[in-house]
Amino acid sequence: MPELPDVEVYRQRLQNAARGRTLQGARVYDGQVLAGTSARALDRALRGARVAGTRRHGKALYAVMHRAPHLRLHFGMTGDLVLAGADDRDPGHTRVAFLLPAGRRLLFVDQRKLGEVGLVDDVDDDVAQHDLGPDVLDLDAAALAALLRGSGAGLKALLTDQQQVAGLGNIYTDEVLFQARLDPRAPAAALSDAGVGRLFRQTHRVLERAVRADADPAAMPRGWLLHHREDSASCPRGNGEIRSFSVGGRRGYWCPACQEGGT
DNA sequence: GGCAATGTTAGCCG
DNA sequence: TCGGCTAACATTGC
Repeated sequence: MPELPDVEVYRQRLQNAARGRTLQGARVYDGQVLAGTSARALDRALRGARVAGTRRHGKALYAVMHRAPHLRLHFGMTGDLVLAGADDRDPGHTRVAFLLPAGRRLLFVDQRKLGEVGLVDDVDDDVAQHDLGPDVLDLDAAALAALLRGSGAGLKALLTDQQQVAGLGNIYTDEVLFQARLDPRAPAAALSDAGVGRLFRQTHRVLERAVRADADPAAMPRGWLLHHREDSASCPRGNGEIRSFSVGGRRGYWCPACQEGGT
């Protein structure tokens, strides 16, 4: 699940559960998700550290502690962050537990173990080190236009490149381009002013609506493409058939009738 | 058994 | 250097 809306929901969960609280430590059940740290070092760094706040940049989530190091979470393809009470049993695939006061725990759950848990000295430095572009919701319309016009890549390839803009993944990029009636394969630089305007508005509309839906697709509007990600499914607008294509090894879905040639 | 799955990244090619 | 593609990572489910 973890694209921007999912990670934003995890951030809110982290914020509500942990902000202002002092962690009691961390239990690591599967060290494979640790990045650049050890179970021992993680536990030692977090025990007695107070959570001052939270930050999200693209798909990366940070717990900002009252002093360095801070906690960095990345959720890969299947990561989740779950709040558990003292008596709750761990869900399957729980890899790390962050211990809160009163026996509560925040659980880093990750079936496929492509996620990462690590420590960073400085959040901005970490964002820079991963070469992340600006968070997609922090871009204003002019900056988005400049990014598009300066790129030689296709629209979808550009929007999913975290080094260009951070936060959009496979599913929501397809959704935004469908809502904005833009061809995923069109060169980004070819977008008209009107196309840039639609892309900007739909990016915000889709992502903000998805966050309000708690990143739960079942709670998102019927008219959204994400309910129709299947070859020859019917277009939610009734315009024709959904078709799939491949970009950078990922499967994308679009409605040629709505999006073809739309720039 | 085969194939694809919300992400990232290294390596190859033109 | 850039953009595109593939494979690999690890695991599950259709």
